[in-house]
Amino acid sequence: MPPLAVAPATTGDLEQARQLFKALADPVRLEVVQALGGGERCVCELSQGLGLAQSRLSFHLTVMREAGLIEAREQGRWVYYRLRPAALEQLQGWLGAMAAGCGAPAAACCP
Amino acid sequence: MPPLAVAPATTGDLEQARQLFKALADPVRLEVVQALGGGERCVCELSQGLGLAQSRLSFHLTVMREAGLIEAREQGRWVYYRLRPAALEQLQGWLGAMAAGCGAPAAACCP
DNA sequence: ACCTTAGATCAACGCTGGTTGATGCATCAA
DNA sequence: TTGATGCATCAACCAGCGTTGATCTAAGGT
Repeated sequence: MPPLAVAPATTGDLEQARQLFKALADPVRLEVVQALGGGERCVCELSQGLGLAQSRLSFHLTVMREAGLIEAREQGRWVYYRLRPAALEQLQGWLGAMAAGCGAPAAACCP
Repeated sequence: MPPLAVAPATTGDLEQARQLFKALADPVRLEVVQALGGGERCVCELSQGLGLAQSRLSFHLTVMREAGLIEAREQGRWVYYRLRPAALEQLQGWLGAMAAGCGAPAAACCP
């Protein structure tokens, strides 16, 4: 096995993590997440509160939902979005695992 | 003040977080991070271990370095890269803050 | 001094991702 | 039923990102 290969069991998780990171790699989406960090919000609240065009906001909400970062709850005419804590914890866990071992010194690669 | 406005003190941090998330939102870079999660590595190790063309790897290392996710140490002819734990902790902290308050129920937005 | 090797950088190309305005589809009110 | 509202979706456009191959610089070895 090549020395730096990714453990097979985690390759799927890695792709999942990538989708979540990508969902967080946009200023509009970060502000939405920050707003949802205060609790569930309906789309019209987010649109007004953040000053975003309806179409633009809807696009970003879809991206985040498909990544598994948020989930929707429909109630009559309105749709409420909230963060999925499991997604946040998954990323925290992965980051923690990276931080745990990253202090190891380098083996002299080609002396 | 608009109801969902971002606290002013955190807007700079938000941009920093966005750069870090973007640096993590690529499959090649995620694998590099995973490799660096095991400790410091030199470029030639990463290139061979992950099977990446030199130019391609160098591009991604530059992206990650400019985002503050990794840092370099030059030694003679070789360059060693390592993760910056502070960056990982910053993201963990932000994610934790989001997770902490996201369970609040929605105020009926427009009843 | 010469050659080799590690790594960064550049220019050109292709492709993915975000924005905008319009349209579609429900739900609620009158 | 008709009209209005909340939200999703679509098509078209533009910009930014990643890949590739070539070139450049510096450090070692001989």
